[in-house]
Amino acid sequence: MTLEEIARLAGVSRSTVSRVVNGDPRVSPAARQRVEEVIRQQNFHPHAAARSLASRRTRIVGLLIPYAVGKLFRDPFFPALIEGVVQACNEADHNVALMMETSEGGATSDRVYRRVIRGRHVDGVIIASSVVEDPIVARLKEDGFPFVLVGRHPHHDVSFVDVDNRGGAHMAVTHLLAHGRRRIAMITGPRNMIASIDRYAGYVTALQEAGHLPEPALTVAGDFTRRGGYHAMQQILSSGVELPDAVFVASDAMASGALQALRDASLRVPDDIAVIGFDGLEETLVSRPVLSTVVQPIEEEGREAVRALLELMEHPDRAPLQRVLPTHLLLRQSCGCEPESPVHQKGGDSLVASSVEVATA
Amino acid sequence: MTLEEIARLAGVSRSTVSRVVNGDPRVSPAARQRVEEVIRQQNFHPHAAARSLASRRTRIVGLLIPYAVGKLFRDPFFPALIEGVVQACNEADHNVALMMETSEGGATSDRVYRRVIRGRHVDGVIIASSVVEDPIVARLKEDGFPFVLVGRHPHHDVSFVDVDNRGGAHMAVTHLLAHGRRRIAMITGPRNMIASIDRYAGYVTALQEAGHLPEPALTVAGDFTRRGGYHAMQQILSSGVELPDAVFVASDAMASGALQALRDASLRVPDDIAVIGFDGLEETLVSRPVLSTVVQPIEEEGREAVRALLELMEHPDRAPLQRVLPTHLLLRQSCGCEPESPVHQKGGDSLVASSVEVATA
DNA sequence: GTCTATCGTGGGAGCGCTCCCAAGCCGATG
DNA sequence: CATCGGCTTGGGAGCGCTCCCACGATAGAC
Repeated sequence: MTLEEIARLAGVSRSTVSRVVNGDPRVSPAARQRVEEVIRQQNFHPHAAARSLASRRTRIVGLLIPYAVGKLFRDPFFPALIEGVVQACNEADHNVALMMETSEGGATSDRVYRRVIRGRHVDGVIIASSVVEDPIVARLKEDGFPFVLVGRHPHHDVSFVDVDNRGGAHMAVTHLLAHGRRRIAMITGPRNMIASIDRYAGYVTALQEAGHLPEPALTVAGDFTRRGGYHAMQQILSSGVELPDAVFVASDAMASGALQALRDASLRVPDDIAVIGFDGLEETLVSRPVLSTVVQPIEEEGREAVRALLELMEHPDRAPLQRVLPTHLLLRQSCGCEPESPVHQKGGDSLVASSVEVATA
Repeated sequence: MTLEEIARLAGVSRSTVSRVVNGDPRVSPAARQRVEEVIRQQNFHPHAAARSLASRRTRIVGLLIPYAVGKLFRDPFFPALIEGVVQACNEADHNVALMMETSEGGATSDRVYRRVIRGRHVDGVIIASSVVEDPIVARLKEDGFPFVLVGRHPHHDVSFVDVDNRGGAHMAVTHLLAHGRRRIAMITGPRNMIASIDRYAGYVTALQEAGHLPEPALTVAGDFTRRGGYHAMQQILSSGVELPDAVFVASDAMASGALQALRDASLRVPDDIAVIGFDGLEETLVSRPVLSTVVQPIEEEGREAVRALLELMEHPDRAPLQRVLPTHLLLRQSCGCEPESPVHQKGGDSLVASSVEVATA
């Protein structure tokens, strides 16, 4: 079943059918109706490859998970991002191609790059949180290929969508300070990811504004996993210096591990140590005590990345689009802003307690 | 840069270049070398759409997340499955298109179906855990479109890859019985998912083989989320009947919620109640006590699904391929088979304790 | 030395669309 | 009544490949 076939059945030309299919207004109502009728009854849909070949656009958006990031792929961050991306693509009648570098080094990466980018398989690419030194950014820029980063890039002037990591971290630490916490530790993410760097910067700034200096022994890098958070917390506890009375953790998964480490060390949260995480993913918020956290709009980030990319694909020469989404503070038990949830509350939901939200810029 | 261009530069015909690109042996070594050289220095890659149009194959595999399943998409199950699928596709030089029905009802679903399947956008589809009554299965079968289910289907004779849900559940419950547990509860998944049904069947069979009858008040359906597991456990505890001394939970996420509910109810695990989960995902295994669980090879399931699909795409008329992968029991603290992990163990990793594995058929 | 198989190669046809240009038709205009 | 512009329509050309067939060269068989 082809365009030509439909045209024959509707008694019009191939061109007219093409116009109907593509929503071209230059078709008489009568012809349009006839064609639409035939299309419906034949259950016709134009052939994607033929369309792509002739129009030089595939209507496919690539979603690239760099190898360095793939190790974190089990984190619920990615499903959330994917949902946002797919949703926006569906709305725009585009498809999503998932590109993952499944092995270390240039081999797979190069193969995927050639097949997908150079083979014009996709019209544009969204890169899920690249690491700072990832060569793909420079390569895409050089090739003049439309792309959008999820997470800003420090060295290149490129399009990106990011959340206000620095502001969110600043907010969290300022909140802890305002509640009388004085020795605030931080568990950061991997040092080569810009989100880690920005969250750390927010932490440092907040401390400095309050006249404190960050203490080296109180800052430990994790790897964004729960296990990493556990070990980082252990490291802080066993560092020999005076124990902190609060810890800001760069991801909820790590915060969850940190809570575990504190429990294992018989420290009470929030009484002995207050904890604030980062992410706001519902999955990782079910803890005892319920985690206070900086919420970032991940799905919205995915949607926004698609919007930016579509815009970029439409106007390849336009200046880079850069969008930073706000974060907000969700204050619950682990920072002491909300009472412990009652146990066996009749009809209530004590797994995720209601929460005090603090909206921000 | 086209085939023709490369041909001109290499002093051969378009056909010869095509043969080289596609690994056709009917090319002289001299010509092949010359062409490969030109391709390399021009960084050429054939145009995907042109290729697809002429060859009538896209080399794209669709990965469909049905709407009913999408609500569970945040579960680490899906990243694991995706990783397996993408890995196998990369190896076979295929691409992955992610299809999600992002809204309820036929609208999006139909739109995606038409665009992707009827538009011949993909050569075949992998369906991630459909629900029993999903009409997509019958539709694909009717259209004669190659597809593989992740999770078997009870009504249709179709290709699928599944894990031995029933056997795994049977193993877990038999283990609990062997350790003297007598009142064994079960938290199942949604009743319209075949994995739930099979795991429940294994539970019932194991009980019956030991001369027990499943007690209705001790079986509660969850929704595969942590919160669902929490509520299900609460429901069992407050049902008024004699408390169980063990509970088999159909997913690790739910088991994690169940542990929380038990803790809130001041019940000790495993002393008062033993718990065994299902999944074996590392992320959800970090709990106190560390969860015993039935491990299913999710990534392998994804890889296997791709292999089956490629086979099916190669031979469209062949009989359905059905493959069931084995599960195994991972015995740790929550069923009492492993001591509580020591706290602040020097150099050790007490977040995920070492474990006793029981390999099975 | 002729006949036939084998191998490497080239080029035509065509995949199913989109894009562009030209042609036909209409009512409005001077 | 001839002219003009807007609207609708049709068809040619071509997107960059693959597939098939045919051609010439080489080599082996008789």
